[in-house]
Amino acid sequence: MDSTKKDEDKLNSTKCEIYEAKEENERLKRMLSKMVKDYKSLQMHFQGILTQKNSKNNIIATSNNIHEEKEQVELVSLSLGRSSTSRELIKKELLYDDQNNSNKKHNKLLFDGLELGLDCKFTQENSFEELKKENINNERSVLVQNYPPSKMDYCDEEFLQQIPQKKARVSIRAVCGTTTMNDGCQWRKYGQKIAKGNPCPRAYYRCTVSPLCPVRKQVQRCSKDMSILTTTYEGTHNHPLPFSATAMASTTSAAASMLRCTSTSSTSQQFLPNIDQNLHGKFNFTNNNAPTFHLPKTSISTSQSHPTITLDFTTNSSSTNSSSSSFNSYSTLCNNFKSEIGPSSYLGRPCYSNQPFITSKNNQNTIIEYSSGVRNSDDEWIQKNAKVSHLGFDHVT
DNA sequence: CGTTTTTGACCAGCGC
DNA sequence: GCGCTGGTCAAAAACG
Repeated sequence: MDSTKKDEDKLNSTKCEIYEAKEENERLKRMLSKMVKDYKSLQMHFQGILTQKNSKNNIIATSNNIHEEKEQVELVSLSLGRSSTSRELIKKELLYDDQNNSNKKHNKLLFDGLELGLDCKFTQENSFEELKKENINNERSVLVQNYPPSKMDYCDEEFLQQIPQKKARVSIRAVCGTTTMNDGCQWRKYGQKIAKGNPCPRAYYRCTVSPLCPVRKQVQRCSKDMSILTTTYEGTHNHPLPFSATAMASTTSAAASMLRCTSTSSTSQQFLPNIDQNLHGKFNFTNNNAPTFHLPKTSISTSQSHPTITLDFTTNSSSTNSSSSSFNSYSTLCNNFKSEIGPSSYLGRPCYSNQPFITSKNNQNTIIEYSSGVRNSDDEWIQKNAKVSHLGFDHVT
């Protein structure tokens, strides 16, 4: 008798579960159809804006291909390079710049900024070779932008042929007590080398979030100050990133944006407004937590071989300006570092900064320093980081 | 036992 | 062509 009742209960419970599953299924279907509808609506809206923009700017879109390519560029990705897929597109963009004044160029930068995070153009059909090829093209595009405009004949096929296909790099220098910085991504070590001029071994890692991800990073301690860890990122993630990895990715992406927005001869003042707008474009999402991203003055130079931008999060007592720029990626990074380093490491050293400034400039790299207060105790360290964390998501005035 | 790290070998690019 | 250097590969070892 009891067993029959139990069976009935079990049956009822199962029926309930099936019913709930069906309900859930229906709900998900409705959500999906709504999302598809919204997506189509957004797509149409986007097309409309594009058309409007093009007509306003008198840009002649000669074929649907141009639209398609442009759309690809304007899709968002966390990339160290551009999303352009062909040299032809580079030329079109350069022509676009040429035809438009600075205001319109600003618009372009906003679109460039939208490269961050939403590049969905990679499909499962992409072969590794295609991805590699695309990466090379991306990096080449970066290089095209790094060449001084004065020296560039934008339409010169020969010139474009001469541009070396070297990858752009973003280097992060930070005080770190562990072997590698916690940037939120998954990495696998594939090599280690003693590089010339530094007795500390250089470790080579590749991203393992996706088996086809071409992103590499190098980690090496500074020979002069063993507490400083230099992490150099190269390549473009071809997969969605974990939330915890977006800070570093957006930082490197922003740095790469700076890299490509500058030439060896330009000064910070000339291009920073554009970069600032660019970064706003990246971070002004509708999310309540949307951070405001200010990038202070700086200037960039790149080497001819591997264009490298170095973000130096190590300490510097000669802090200039304690003004109120907020640098979300920086602050999030600080929190990441903090979790790795621990508050008691390197007491007495100044903390990470919120205000970058140039400390050195040569043909190879530009060092951008961020500095703020001095860490006097564990408590103060914690307070500062808590503050930084807050600053990361609020506009600071 | 599967995954990650280590480490020597190998390769490509570059300067001489 | 040769040597140096940076970067990658892959087999073996270590690890969980």
